[in-house]
Amino acid sequence: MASLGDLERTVMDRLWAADGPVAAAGLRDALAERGLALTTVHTVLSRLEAKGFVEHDDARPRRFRPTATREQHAAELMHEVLGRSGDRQAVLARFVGGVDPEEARLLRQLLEETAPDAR
Amino acid sequence: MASLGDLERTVMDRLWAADGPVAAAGLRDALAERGLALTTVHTVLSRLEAKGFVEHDDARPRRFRPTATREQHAAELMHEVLGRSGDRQAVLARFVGGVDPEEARLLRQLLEETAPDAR
DNA sequence: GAAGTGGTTCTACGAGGCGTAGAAAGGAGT
DNA sequence: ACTCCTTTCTACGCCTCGTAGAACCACTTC
Repeated sequence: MASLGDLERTVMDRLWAADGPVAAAGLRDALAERGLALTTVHTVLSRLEAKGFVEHDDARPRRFRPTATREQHAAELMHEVLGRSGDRQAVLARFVGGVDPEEARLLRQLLEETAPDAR
Repeated sequence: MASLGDLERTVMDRLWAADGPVAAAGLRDALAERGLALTTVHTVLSRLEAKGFVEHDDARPRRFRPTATREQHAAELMHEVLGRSGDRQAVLARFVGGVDPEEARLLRQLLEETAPDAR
């Protein structure tokens, strides 16, 4: 999966935080701290689109939305890292060794739900 | 964590694959397909060192080794992705939804060992 | 339908990362 | 001291990314 620059990631964060498609001007306003020109936002959006992270409708002020949820994206990234690294089992072992107890409990629960009989 | 370029990653792979410290010349030979100059290998190694991925001893042909195992590295990356993304629980849910049954079983087992009483 | 007002696309530039390696400097054996 | 390999310094070209002006396009209003 293509990687994201700082601004690109920030824009994705805003898009993920929004509860519907957002126009470029909306994003510029949501990022007012950075004082970006509208064209800058557009450039970033085109690049994100080229990378497959967003898509737009053809309404007149174009509205943009992510092609995947933030969770899908993160989970895919995690799978990518896992897949790229030789010994998957060893990596998983390290990984669960590092989750806090709360999340360990959650994981166990999720695994129950996903494949209750695999034991 | 800093990210790696193509060649940088390839070098790390060789270092991880080796069972001990390796000298620059050894790496150049291990990467003979690419026909790299020795100095190129050195440049890459310095950058990897600057990023904290490798370290060298002070033997006369310097020998380089990774500062973490491949598994540690991958697991850290996974935690990084997880930590960077809002709703950790939702991400974990997506993540376990995507592991194959074999690995789900393994995960369950690992969680047993790690915190057998947390239920 | 000509003009104005925004939205969209095109083009570009500067900084920084990375692959690449020559040139220069260092050390170890003869 | 000379030679040979290693290590460090410096550099260059390409690509990505933040940034935005300039040019082009569409809808509204007179």
